[in-house]
Amino acid sequence: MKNLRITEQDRFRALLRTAGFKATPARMRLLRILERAHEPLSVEKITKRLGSLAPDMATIYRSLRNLHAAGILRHVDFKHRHAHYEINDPKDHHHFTCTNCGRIENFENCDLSKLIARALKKTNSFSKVTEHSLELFGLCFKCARK
Amino acid sequence: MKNLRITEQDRFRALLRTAGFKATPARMRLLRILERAHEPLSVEKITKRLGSLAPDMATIYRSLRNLHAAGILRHVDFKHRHAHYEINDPKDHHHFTCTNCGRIENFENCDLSKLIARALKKTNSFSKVTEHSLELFGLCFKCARK
DNA sequence: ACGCTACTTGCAAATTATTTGCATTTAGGT
DNA sequence: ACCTAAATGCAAATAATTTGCAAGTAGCGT
Repeated sequence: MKNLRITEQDRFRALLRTAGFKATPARMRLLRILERAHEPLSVEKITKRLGSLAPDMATIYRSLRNLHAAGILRHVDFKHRHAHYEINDPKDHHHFTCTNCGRIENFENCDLSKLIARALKKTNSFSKVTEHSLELFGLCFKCARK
Repeated sequence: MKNLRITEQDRFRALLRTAGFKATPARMRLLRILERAHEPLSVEKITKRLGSLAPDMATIYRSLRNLHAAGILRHVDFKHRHAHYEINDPKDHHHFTCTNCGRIENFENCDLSKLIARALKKTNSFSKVTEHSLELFGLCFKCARK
């Protein structure tokens, strides 16, 4: 008798197939790692967390780029010299980053839609916003104490 | 008889000296280029605009890093694989970038202080915000038409 | 279940971006 | 003019990401 519950596997598979990708082990694992991390990950961290199951670097880079282009992932910039990615949560959220220790915390409920609408109304060169970033950088309590 | 008007030169010199830097030709030129550009520049563009007066790449990178650390420059991330810098305008502004052609437009008057205050109140890990970024990505009219 | 084919991956080498060590030069104080 | 710490140039190192190509595989059709 088949289990009819929709598993994480099924969800990822559908996500990939709908976007026109094959549901390969490499991509499934990538999504799993990113979903479980509660913060955007660098390629280095992804590789570490995948351990022996990590595919080749080139595959990771390619997957990240393709999944981002398809809107499945978000690209986050922490002003380091490398990229970070996270699953594209439809419920928009942003990050608070400690510039000293790298600690990251999400924050939500910042409705930027009004701000974006206003920016669009004011410009006479741009027609639409497809992506945006809002990042806060500062010090966490622990690092501020020093 | 001396001209008492404060020149751009004087202004940059003071900016550098106050921050503890020597007012070298390389840094003076760098500031001039960045001030005249009305958008954040990549190292590549800076080098091109400096032409034959461009110092060594290493000097440019070092200067940008130091001037950023001193708060004289702002580091802007356009999600490309390289950094962009602009003079740190005390009047905060942000950017609208066309993901297709790279066109950049500034937009101002986005008061984020309330948003930042709210984020600080909500978190129980962070004590202060030292820097922030807000970038909009989308399509300019020209690219949207295609 | 089996084969076919376009999409994927691995591997190695190339590119791009940025940093560093060290010898030489120079801005700015004395 | 002179001295010294700070800055620069050069070359080589490191980090991040991309690419070409041969080999592998997911998933469609049978």
